[in-house]
Amino acid sequence: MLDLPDDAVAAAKVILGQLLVREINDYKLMGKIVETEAYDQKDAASHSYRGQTPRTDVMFGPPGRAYVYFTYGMHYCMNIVIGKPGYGSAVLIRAIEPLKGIEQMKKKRGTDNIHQLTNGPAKLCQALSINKEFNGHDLSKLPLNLQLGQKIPPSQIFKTTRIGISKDTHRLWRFYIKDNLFVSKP
DNA sequence: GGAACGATTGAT
DNA sequence: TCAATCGTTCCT
Repeated sequence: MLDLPDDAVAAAKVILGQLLVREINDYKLMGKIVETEAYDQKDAASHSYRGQTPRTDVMFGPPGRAYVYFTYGMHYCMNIVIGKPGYGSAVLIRAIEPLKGIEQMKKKRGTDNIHQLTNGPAKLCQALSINKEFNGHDLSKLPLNLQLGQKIPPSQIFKTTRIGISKDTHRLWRFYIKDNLFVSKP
């Protein structure tokens, strides 16, 4: 497992460039994380803002687990839990660059356009078959594993406001790799 | 028990 | 620009 900072904003930058590996039966899918967002319990846009609830339980647990939630009645999104137990913060994975298992991802997504496979938080969950079963899963192990990739130099990291939120919209807590073609909204 | 809303996506 | 679609949370 990677050594991640306790602070979600710092972690969101470190997580860029790392690898997400999904093993399904006899094959593996892999992608490089190219876009993240930070969420913290002091931040009104975060699910953890209103305290620990059945849904957000995992966010307040040990770091390095997956926090997977269901939204809009049809989509899953995946986070990496950050910080010490008892503190509710996480990093949302918004986009990955497909590296292995691209044909299987195309099948799962129902498109042949490689740029449409994983350029959004719910899209990448569909491409990697990540669902509620992975909520609380320890990401140091397969079948869903966060592995060491490359460190992205600060000069290559862009930051903007987060996407799709209605509160605390001013925070520049969205990060992505400059010029990467698999980011959701460059 | 009821209602509003959502860390999205894809079609129009 | 807008509908799809349902679990979570909060209110009565």
